[in-house]
Amino acid sequence: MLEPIISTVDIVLLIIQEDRLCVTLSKRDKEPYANQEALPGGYIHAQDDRDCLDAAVRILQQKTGLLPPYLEQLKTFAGAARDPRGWSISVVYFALVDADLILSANHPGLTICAVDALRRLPFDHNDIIAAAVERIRNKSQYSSLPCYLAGETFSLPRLQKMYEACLGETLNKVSFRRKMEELGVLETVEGQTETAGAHRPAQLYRLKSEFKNQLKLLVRGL
Amino acid sequence: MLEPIISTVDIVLLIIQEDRLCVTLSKRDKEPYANQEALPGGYIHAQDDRDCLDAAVRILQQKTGLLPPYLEQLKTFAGAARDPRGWSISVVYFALVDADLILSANHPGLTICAVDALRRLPFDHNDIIAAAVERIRNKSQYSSLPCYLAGETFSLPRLQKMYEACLGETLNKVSFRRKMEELGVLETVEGQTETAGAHRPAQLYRLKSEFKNQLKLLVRGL
DNA sequence: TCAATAGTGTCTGTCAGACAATATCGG
DNA sequence: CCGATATTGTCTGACAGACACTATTGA
Repeated sequence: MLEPIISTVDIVLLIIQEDRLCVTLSKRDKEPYANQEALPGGYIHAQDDRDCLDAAVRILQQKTGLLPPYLEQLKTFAGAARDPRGWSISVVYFALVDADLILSANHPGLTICAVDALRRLPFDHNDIIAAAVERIRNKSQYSSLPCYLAGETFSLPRLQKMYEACLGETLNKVSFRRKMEELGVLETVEGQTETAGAHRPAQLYRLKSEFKNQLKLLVRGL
Repeated sequence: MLEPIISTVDIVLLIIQEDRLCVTLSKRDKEPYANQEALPGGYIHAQDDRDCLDAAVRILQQKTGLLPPYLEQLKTFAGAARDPRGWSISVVYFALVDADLILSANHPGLTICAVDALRRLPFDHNDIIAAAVERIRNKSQYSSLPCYLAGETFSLPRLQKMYEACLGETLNKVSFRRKMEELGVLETVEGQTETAGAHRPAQLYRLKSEFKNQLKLLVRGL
């Protein structure tokens, strides 16, 4: 007969804080690795969850109290060595959200850590986060993905900072604006500007409603 | 307690035949859907397989008799509705291989079908194949992926046909050659040419050994 | 010599990035 | 008015695609 296999969902919830890409960690309440910080995750409940995305949404709600505007399956990590309890499968999702939403929700047990300053985490969670960072880096080059990190409304300079934090490099301002225009996922919030000091205020934008849950791709990257 | 979850690996083995993207199907030897054609797949053996990739290689060997030069995790399909036996997880890999290798191996129970002419398949295998096709289309735009469909040595015109079949569109010959040069994954097989009729023979190329198992990406796509 | 495909050289419109000018705020 | 950042206009080098020319084979 087949051995039972532990089936879980883990989530890499990414945000931008102080222009750096950060991951949200949750204090584990059970063994193994109780009280240590790790990716939010949990068992798949075959009775309750219709599919993996269902499970991801449920777990995200339980562990962070919010439902991010972007959620996508990343990759599945499985094997005999990654969990001390034995052979396990973890279907990993990655989620993006505006950092302010996490801070204002103030859910207990959460910590935020820059992805390039992580300590050693339980299981293979360092590998998982590395895979998520690679994915977001890739997709940020040719899609509207980082828009989900910027909140409901945002200025183009702020959005450019999101892209730059994802990509880990500065971008040409003129090209960036041209590309955002080309993407066509943004609309201006008429009459709304962002004042941030002794200088000209920036026009605010938001995602067009038809792109609220749909990535748009560029023919040629940024 | 947690319900047991069926854990399997399925494989989308893609080839190019007559300039069309095709998938390799295997006749199922067990219920459910016994004797029907479906994606080659099987249970994860927690005792034998160290991880999912291990399981994929084993299953591919059992069902097709070969080890393709390219194998990558595609996505995980899971849920209550996809398998009549109940909640199941299928970690899906996609593989690429030269069509001639499949034909010469002549493994029993295999059939080849163009991806745009598939009948209704068991489980959610139509969805899975659609996801694989989308992935290969995407990656073919900016990587050396289709090289794995062309065999050990091949001419540039033949490789261009591989790219065109993957992308579903014809490409500019001059640009294609420039891009292959830019990719830098190919080397000429000195003195070897491909004669294919009453015209100038084509120079043969092969993947440089350092790229035998590693994709190379273009800064800007084709 | 012809038909057919391989392979190469050149031109041109398009586009990314550089540069710079203008706009609008607080002080 | 000044410093600072937003926003827009223009120029230029690089490159993708179009076109056309040369190369090499079988018949």
